[in-house]
Amino acid sequence: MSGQIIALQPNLHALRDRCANCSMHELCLPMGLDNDELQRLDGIIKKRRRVLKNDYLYRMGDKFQNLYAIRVGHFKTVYTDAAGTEQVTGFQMAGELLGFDAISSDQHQCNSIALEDSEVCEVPFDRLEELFRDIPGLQRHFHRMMSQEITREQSIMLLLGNMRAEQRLAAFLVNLSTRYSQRGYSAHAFQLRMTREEIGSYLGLTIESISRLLTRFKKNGWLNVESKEIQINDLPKLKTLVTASAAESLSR
Amino acid sequence: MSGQIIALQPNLHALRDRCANCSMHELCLPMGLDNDELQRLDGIIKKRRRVLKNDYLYRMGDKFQNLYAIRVGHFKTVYTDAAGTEQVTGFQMAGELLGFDAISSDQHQCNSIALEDSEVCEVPFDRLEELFRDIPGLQRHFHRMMSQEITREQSIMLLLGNMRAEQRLAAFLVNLSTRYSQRGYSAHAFQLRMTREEIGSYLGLTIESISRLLTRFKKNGWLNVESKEIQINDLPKLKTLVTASAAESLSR
DNA sequence: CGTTTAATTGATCACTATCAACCGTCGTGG
DNA sequence: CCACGACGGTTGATAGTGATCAATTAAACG
Repeated sequence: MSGQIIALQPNLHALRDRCANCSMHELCLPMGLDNDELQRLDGIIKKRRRVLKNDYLYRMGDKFQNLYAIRVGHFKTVYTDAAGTEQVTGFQMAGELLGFDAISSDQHQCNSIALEDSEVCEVPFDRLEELFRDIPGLQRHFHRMMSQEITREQSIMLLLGNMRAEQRLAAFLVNLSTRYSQRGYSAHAFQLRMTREEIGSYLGLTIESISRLLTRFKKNGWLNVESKEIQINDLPKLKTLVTASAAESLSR
Repeated sequence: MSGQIIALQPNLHALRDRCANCSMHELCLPMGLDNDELQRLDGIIKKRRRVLKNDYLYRMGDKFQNLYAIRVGHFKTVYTDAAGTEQVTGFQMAGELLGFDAISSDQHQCNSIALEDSEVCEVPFDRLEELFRDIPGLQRHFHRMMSQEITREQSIMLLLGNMRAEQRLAAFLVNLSTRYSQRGYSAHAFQLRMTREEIGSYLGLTIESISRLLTRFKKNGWLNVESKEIQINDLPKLKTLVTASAAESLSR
């Protein structure tokens, strides 16, 4: 009997691997699609890929073929310029889409590395663009996701260009808290998946500064931190910090 | 006779205003389209809009309806966060597309302001998305442009996160030089359309720093600057500067 | 366990912000 | 026509933030 069922789905991945059953589908690419559309999207996502901690999802220069939707786990993207300067440009978690930067040149422009054992869905971009013709809602949602990536980066530009170290770290923690909360996890207690060094690179600060700031935040009672475990005690205070610099510069 | 020709194009703007005759069309949205496709794109671009110096092309919070392709002139985008911190997030010139940030939320996320008397083509986004179904090449090129905006911002993140003041300004000037050169203008002599303050805001530096750096560059013989007129004497030197920081951090 | 990698803490230094004074240009109105 | 103010830009003196250098501790891993 189970043999029959398998015969009816010759090419498909197991049921549990389908978008409709994925706990992330309300945040991810298939958001808002109806059942029929969901199946068509599922039809082009042939492969689920496991990526072990510290392994590359893709490397700079790799030919661009797929976007990747994170099912489980965390990634960082590391951008390297012509001369070798490295910077972490983002941390991604389940439900987020990776690889937008590669579309323009048909080559990946950065490295994507798993921060823990993870799993992604490979979305062939050519086939996705074809699907857009038949599913306008999918096209629109894709454009929204790409646009969101642009505004995300703009707010990091603001952070890097205008904020002091303390505000940058506060903004970073508030951002993590928000994203975990959107995923149904606690906004107040979570685990950092990245090292202090990676946080520093992302925020344009040194590892020493990150370390000092965390201990200062702890002394102030705003949070508890024990190696990678974070417990935020005063989220409103952190949020205030982020907007404080602006208030100052306005009052002058 | 000319009357007949006009009668055959009831709804259309003057011939000189069409994509096919626009000197920017090899950089802009219509890149790579054939004649028929070009006309269809033209068909949805109903309006050319003049924007005078210091006027807003759009404001934060404005409802999103159009993307804007710059025909003539220069713009800046200014991003303001919840608390009022302002930062210039980009300078745009002829042939470039504006408004990507608004797609995700149906509202513009930043202000776009003309740096001089300018002219743009209004591209209704709904109609553009419809066109994508019939013109895959247009869809692909649009995705490339959006992706390019993402990588552009990533390189600014690198600049703001990793580079010293001197390198930031050098990178900025080299970037302008490249873009003017792509548009058929001199790579060595051009006019700054923005103030020192706007440059500073963009690069995460103060106006005083920009001023000091420009005089230092001048003293070193790398360039001449007379108010807004820039003449670059040693472009290779400026390019070297940009990559210098990387070399240092690698050699340690 | 021994070795490597990550994180903490302290002392010092340098870059760039900040504060302040001044100059030049432009536009406006007395 | 000149006076005035507004604005953009330059230059100098000083100070503060966060980088750098260095030493030590803690955690991770084979």
